Amino acid sequence: MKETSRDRLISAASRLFQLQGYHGTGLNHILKESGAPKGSLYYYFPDGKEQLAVESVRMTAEHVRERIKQGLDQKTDAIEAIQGFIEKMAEQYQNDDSQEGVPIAAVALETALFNEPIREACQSGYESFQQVFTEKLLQSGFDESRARELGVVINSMIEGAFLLSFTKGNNEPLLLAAKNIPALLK
Amino acid sequence: MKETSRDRLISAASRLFQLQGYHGTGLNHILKESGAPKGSLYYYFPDGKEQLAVESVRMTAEHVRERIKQGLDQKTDAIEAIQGFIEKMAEQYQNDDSQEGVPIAAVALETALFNEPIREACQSGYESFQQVFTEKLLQSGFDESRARELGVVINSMIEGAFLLSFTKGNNEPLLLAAKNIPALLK
DNA sequence: GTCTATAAGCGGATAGAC
DNA sequence: GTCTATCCGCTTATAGAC
Repeated sequence: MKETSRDRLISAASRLFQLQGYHGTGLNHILKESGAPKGSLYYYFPDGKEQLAVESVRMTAEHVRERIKQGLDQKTDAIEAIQGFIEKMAEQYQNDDSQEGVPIAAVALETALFNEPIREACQSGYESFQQVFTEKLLQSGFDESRARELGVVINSMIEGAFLLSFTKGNNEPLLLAAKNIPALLK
Repeated sequence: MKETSRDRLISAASRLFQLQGYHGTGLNHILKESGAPKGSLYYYFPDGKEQLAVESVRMTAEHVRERIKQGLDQKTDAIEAIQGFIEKMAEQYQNDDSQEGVPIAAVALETALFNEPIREACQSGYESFQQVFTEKLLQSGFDESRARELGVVINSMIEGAFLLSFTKGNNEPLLLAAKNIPALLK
C-alpha cells in the first residue's frame, strides 16, 4: 500500500485549496506540504496547476460524497437521516476548531467564469452530492420529481449554512439548517 | 456630484473581487479598471489591498442589503415577499448572463481563516442581510426568536442556491429555493 | 522516472518627484 | 495631494542533469 508522490500532491492541494482558494494557494506551498519535489508535479500533472486543481476537486468531491452517503445510512427515514447528517457536520465543525474549509466552494467561486475545466469539476461534484440526497428521498417514498427537486434544495441549504458557519466561525447556521429540515421536507 | 478616484477604486475592486475572489484579483487590474493611478491607491488606502477589500466588502454589503430591503417591500406578506425576492434574483441572474458574481462569498471563503479584518467585514455583511429578513418576518407576526432563527436559515438557503446557480451556470437552484420557501416558513 | 536550478513575469508595496 | 518609476518576493513553468 504505497502512497505515491502523486497522491500526496493531490491530498495537499485539496486541503490547501479548501482553506485558501485556488489563487491563494501557490504551487510551492503545495510542494512543501506534500514533500514532493517540483519536477514530479509537472511529470504527473503536465497541465500544471489547472490539472492539479481539477483532480483535487474530483478527489474532494468523491470523499465528501462518501461521507454524505455514510451519514445518511445511519437512519432509515430520510428526514431523520438528513437532519442527523447535518447535525453531525455541525458537531465535527466545532470540534475541528474549524481547521477544515468549505469543500469546493472557494475554488468554484474563483474560477467558474474563467476556467471551464475547473468549473465543470466543481459542478460534477455538487451534482454527485445532490444525487445522494435524492436517492435517499426516493427510498423513503418521495416521488421522483419531488426527490430530485429536494436534492437540489437540501444541497443549497447545506452549502449556504456551511459558508455562513465558516465565515462566522461558529456552527449556528448549520444547527439551524438541521433543525428546519423537517419543515422543508413535509 | 463628483466621483472621486477613491470611489472608482472601491467600485472596481468590488466588482473584480466578486468575480475572481481576493487573491485572484491583482491591484494592477483594479487600477486599470478604475482608471486611477497606483499612487492614489496607497494615498486613499494606506493599508493597501487589505483595506481596499474591507471597504469593498462593506460597500457591496450595503448595496445588497438595500436590494433585499427594496425587494421585500414589494409585498406585505413575508412569505410571498421573500419568495418573490428570490425569484427576482433568479430572473436577473439569467438576464445578466451571469456577469455578476456571488457577493462577498469568494472573499469570505479565501480569507476567513487568515485575515481577521476582512473576515469581520464579511460576517457583518451577512448579518445585515439576515437582519432584513428577520425584520420582515417580525412585521408579519412571527415571534422574535423564530424570526431570528428563520433569518439565518433563509440567508443560508439563498447563499447556497446562489453558489450552486453560479457554479452550474443556470438559475435552477435559485428557482427551486424560491419554490420551497413557503414550506420552510409554515 | 525523479529531481534541481533557473527562467520570466506578475504580485504588492514604496520612495520620492512634482 | 497626485502621480510614476522602481523594488523585492513569490508566482508558474521549464530545461536538463541524473
